[in-house]
Amino acid sequence: MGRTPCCYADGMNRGPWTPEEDQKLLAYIQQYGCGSWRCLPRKAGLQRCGKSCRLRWNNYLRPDIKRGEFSLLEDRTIIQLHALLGNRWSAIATHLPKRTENEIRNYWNTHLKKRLAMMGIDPVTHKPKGTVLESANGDPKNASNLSHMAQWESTRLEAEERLVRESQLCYQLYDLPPGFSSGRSSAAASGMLLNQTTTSKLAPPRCLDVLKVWQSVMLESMLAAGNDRHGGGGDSAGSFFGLGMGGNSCDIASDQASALGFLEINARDQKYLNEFSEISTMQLHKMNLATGHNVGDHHQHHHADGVFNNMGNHMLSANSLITGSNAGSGSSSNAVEERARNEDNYYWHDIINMGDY
DNA sequence: AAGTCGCTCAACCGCTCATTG
DNA sequence: ACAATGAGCGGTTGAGCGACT
Repeated sequence: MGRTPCCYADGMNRGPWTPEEDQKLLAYIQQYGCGSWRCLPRKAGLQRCGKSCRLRWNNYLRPDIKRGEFSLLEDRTIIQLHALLGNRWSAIATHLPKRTENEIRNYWNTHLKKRLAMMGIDPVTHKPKGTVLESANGDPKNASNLSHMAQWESTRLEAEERLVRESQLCYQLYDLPPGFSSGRSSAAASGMLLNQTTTSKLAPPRCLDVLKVWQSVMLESMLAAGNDRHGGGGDSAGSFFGLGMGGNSCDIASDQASALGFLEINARDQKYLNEFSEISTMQLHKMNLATGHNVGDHHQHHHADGVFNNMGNHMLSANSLITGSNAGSGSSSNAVEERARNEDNYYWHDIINMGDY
């Protein structure tokens, strides 16, 4: 009846791990893998429960963990995925393979959530607090399309998540020791049997198609807006983590963001801006090579003053569409909101017209 | 210098779901 | 089919640390 119990409850160490314990766990996993977490501590000579060992390995000792500051793109990915998936950290972590769920969750709770809140965005719903935006073009059909798209994407994401895990597991099977047994789902995610060699074999994570679309459209619109800006365009409507910069000048973005009081531009933000600027330049170059013309021209006609109108607004609209909620108040309290709505309309119009959904 | 406060993040807890016999 | 167990997930806690008073 059931599995053979292999637990031993008493005499367990708790609290922070000592370097000696880490060393024991590392040495054991490197040599034998981690087959059964339940039995591992005893075999490794650790006075810890299996759960504690798994957590320590997954969140700290795994060789493929990337530590340190989150990059601009990681920030964006987390926010976008959170808008789509909510608090499904494991799913989100699948797309940031070098980050742990714990790390992502902590980062969200301590940084991103606060920044969103500071900007007046509800970090749970990704909607602006006290304000509501219209859906794409105010067209129920578009809203329906996007709602369907979101549902589809959510389902697809789960399947994708499984595939990523399975593919990782395949790689790991090269080093699979005897007695291996998989857990509920994520043997790979747990870093089971990973060593430096196998880690290096892992395929890069696949990105969400929706995110790709989103990012490319955002980039395009921002670049276009940036051209406008340099041509003496209008003012900004807000900055999203300093990402909403459209021009080639990071200084402009910093100034605008600071002036708006949405965030403090510190060294880290500045680094983000620089990083994003480089990425934008590279992608613009790629687009120009592919299309044979300046992609920045595409949006000129309707992005006259959209320099700093932000990803956040797009995300908010996305969410309202995804949830099927159509704010539709129609009466904006100020010009900023009005402009945000207009840009959202163009943005979602672009996405809808990309087809394939 | 001592106390307080706020922040970060490693670790734990409780629940759910998958697996096993 | 069922119960027992393993493992993963997400929420929460609290130790450690720096900034501030």
